[in-house]
Amino acid sequence: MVTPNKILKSHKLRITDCRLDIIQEFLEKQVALAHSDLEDSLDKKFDRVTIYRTLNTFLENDIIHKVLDDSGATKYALCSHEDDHDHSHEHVHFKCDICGETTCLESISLPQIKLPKGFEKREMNLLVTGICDKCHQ
Amino acid sequence: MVTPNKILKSHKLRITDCRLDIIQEFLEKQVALAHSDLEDSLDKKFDRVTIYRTLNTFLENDIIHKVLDDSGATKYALCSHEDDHDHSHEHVHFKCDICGETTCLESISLPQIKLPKGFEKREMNLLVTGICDKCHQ
DNA sequence: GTTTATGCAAATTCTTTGCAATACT
DNA sequence: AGTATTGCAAAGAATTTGCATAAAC
Repeated sequence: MVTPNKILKSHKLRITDCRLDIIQEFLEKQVALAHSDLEDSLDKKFDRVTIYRTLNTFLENDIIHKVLDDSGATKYALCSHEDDHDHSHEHVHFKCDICGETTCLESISLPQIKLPKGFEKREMNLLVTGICDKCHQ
Repeated sequence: MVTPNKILKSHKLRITDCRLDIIQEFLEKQVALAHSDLEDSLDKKFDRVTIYRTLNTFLENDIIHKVLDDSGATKYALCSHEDDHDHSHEHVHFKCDICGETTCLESISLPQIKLPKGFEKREMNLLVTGICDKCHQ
């Protein structure tokens, strides 16, 4: 089972309250989180700056990844920890126009796309916007 | 033929130098532009704030749209003006890891994607990152 | 002549940096 | 004990707002 503690250990990062809490948030809420979301939910427990630094540390260690957002806000989500070997990240996310939540659509896989000549693909990110199941009427 | 003037008129917007120049930039450069790109290329001809306001006006009027970017920078590109009636926007963009340019891949169309139950699609945005033809050795 | 856009100053928000104090291993 | 992380202050971007002037219709 995935725990905040295990994630930090497997990346050889020090175990601190802030790091544990932030990973916990990502594990609980199954949506992409922005810095401000974490600030709100952790309610002043940690400094704004510490949250920024923690997010950057997690980015560098591939614990989280940036999630595209059409509004310009920067959001993050946990990387799936099963496929550490397979480094071709493919992300399909759904952002609800009503509640604003962004969720990973794990079940959907991206079809292969043939790029024009001379283009070499590294990563694919698909963002679908619309209305999510919870907001649907 | 598409001209800055016609675009503004068709949206019932006042014709001003700043608006004309910015649309011209989008028409000439065939890549997504950030606020800072416009600031640089228009070289202090207009105030920073005016550029922000112009971009927001264009967004509201569907003259431009935001282009997703993995780095967090906000970039914009012209909406295609042929399909005003068809409002199902589909954007496929390619961002080069080396030169940083984001180009629209008009030639590629996205396959239909089947969403989980209860989800309703409005728009799809695909961002492919990698190496573009110009930077490819 | 009326309405809208622009430029400037200033306010907000977002993010990063420096450094001493603290916590982790 | 030694090294990395945190909090605070402050600096630096990015973006927005208010208001008087200027331009568009």
